[in-house]
Amino acid sequence: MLELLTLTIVTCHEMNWIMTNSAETKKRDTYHHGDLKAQLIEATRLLVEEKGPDNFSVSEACRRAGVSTAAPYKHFKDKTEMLREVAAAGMVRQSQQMLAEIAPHADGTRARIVALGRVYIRFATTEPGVFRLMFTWSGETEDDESLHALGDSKLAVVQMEVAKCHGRNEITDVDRQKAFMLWSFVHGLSFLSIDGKLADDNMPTDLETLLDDVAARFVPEAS
Amino acid sequence: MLELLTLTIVTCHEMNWIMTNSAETKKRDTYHHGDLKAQLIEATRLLVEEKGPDNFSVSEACRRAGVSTAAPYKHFKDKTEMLREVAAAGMVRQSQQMLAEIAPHADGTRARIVALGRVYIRFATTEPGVFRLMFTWSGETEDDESLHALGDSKLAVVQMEVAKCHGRNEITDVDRQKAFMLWSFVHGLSFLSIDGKLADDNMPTDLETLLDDVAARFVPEAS
DNA sequence: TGTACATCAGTGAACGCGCGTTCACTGATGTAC
DNA sequence: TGTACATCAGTGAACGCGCGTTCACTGATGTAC
Repeated sequence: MLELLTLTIVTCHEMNWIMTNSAETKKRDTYHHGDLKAQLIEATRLLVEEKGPDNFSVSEACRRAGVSTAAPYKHFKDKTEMLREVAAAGMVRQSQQMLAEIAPHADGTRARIVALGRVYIRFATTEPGVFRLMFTWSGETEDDESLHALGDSKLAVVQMEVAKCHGRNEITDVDRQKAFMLWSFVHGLSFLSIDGKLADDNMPTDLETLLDDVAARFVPEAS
Repeated sequence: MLELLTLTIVTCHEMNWIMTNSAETKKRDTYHHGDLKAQLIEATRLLVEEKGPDNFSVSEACRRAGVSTAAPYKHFKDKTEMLREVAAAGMVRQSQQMLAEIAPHADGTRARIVALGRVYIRFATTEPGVFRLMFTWSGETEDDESLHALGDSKLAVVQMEVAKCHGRNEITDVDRQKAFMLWSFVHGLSFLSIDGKLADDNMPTDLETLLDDVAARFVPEAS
C-alpha cells in the first residue's frame, strides 16, 4: 500500500511536469487570453505542489501561463487571493472525494468511517502542497469565512457517520468527541506521511489494516 | 484547559517580544562578541516562532543580534545550517520534556502514555514555529542523519512504554503499531491545535480527558 | 451590413525592497619569546 | 613585564537576484445605431 501511494505521487509529479511544460511553451495566437483566470489558478496549484505553498511566486505563475506579471491583477486583488482560490478549490475537491468514497457503502457501517479516513489521507499524499496550504496557511487572521465553513461541513459529515454507526440520527457530544479523535488521527497520519516519517519500522502494517484497526476502536461494527 | 494553553502562548509571545527588544537595543562594548553563535541561534529561534520557519531571514537575525549581515558566515555554512541547529535543539528539548514528564509515573502504567501525549502537544502549542520546522521542513532531501535519529529515539520511547503497559520488555510489532497510531493521533491534534482548528463545537472536552480516552482505547490500565 | 465607439484584458517597463552571500578589511585577543 | 606577531571574529560595502505591485498604454472584442 505504501509503495502504491509513492507510485501515485511520482506519476503525479510527472504529470505536473508535462502539463507545466506544455503551459510554458504554448504561445497564444489571440491577444486576449480567453481563460486566463482559470489558467492562473491552475498554474498556482501546480506551483504550490512543486515548490510548496511558501515558495509560490506570482511571477512564476505568470511565466507558466505565458502572460505578463501585471496580468493577474486584472483577476485577483493580490497574491493572497490567488492562493486562497487554490485552497478553496482544494477543500471542495476533498469534500467531493469524501462523499464519493462513502457512497458505495451501506449507511451506518464502519466501512464508511474507514472510507472517509482512506480518502482523507489519499488526498494529502496526492496533493501535499494544497493540503498544507489548506491547513497550515492561516491566511491573515483567518478572515475567510467560506474556507472555515467548508472545513466545518467536512467535520459534520464525519460526526454524522459516527452517529449513524451508533444507530443515532442526531449528533451527540460523544459523536463529536469521537469524530474529533478520528480526525486528529488521520490528520496526523497525513502529515507524517507527506513529511516522510513513515518508515517500515515505524509502521509495520499497511494503511488499510491500520485504518480498520483504529475505526474498530471507536465505532461498533453494525448499526 | 484550552484557555490555559492559549494563555501560555500569549505569555510566551510577550516574553519573546521583551527578549527580542532587549537583544535589539543591546550595544556591545567589546569588538568581539563572545557568544555570537549562541545568540544567533536564539535570534533564529525567536524569529521562527514569530514569523514562521519560511519567513525567517538571516538579515533579520543579524539585526536582532546587533551584528553585520556577514557575521553569521563565520559560524554557519549558510542559512539552512542555522535553521537546522534550531530544529535539532528543538528535538532535544522535546525529548527532554517527554522524559521528564513520564518520570513521576510508575513503570508500565497508562499514565505514562498519557504524559507523553500531553507533553508532545504542549511542546507544539508552546513552540509552534519550531515544531513546524522540525517536521514540515524537510531540509534538502532529509540529508541530516542526526535529526532523523533524534526523531527515531523519541518514537522508540513510546514503543517501549506501550510494550511495558502490556507487561513486555521487548517491543513487538503490535507495540510498534499501537505506538504509531498514538503518535499519529497526538501529531494530528498538535497540528489542528496550532492551526486554530480547535473550536468548542469541534471538541467538547478538555485535552486531558481526551488523551485519557484515547490512551484507554489502545493500552490496558495496569501492567 | 457597415461604422463609431466604449470596454477592458493583457502589455511592458519601471519602482523600491529585502534577501543571501562575497570580499578585502580591521582591530581585539592570545601566545611566544 | 614588554614587545612582535599570528589568528580570526566581526565590519561595511557591494553584488546580483527575484519579488509584488503600479502605471500609462494598446489593441481586440462586442454593441448600438
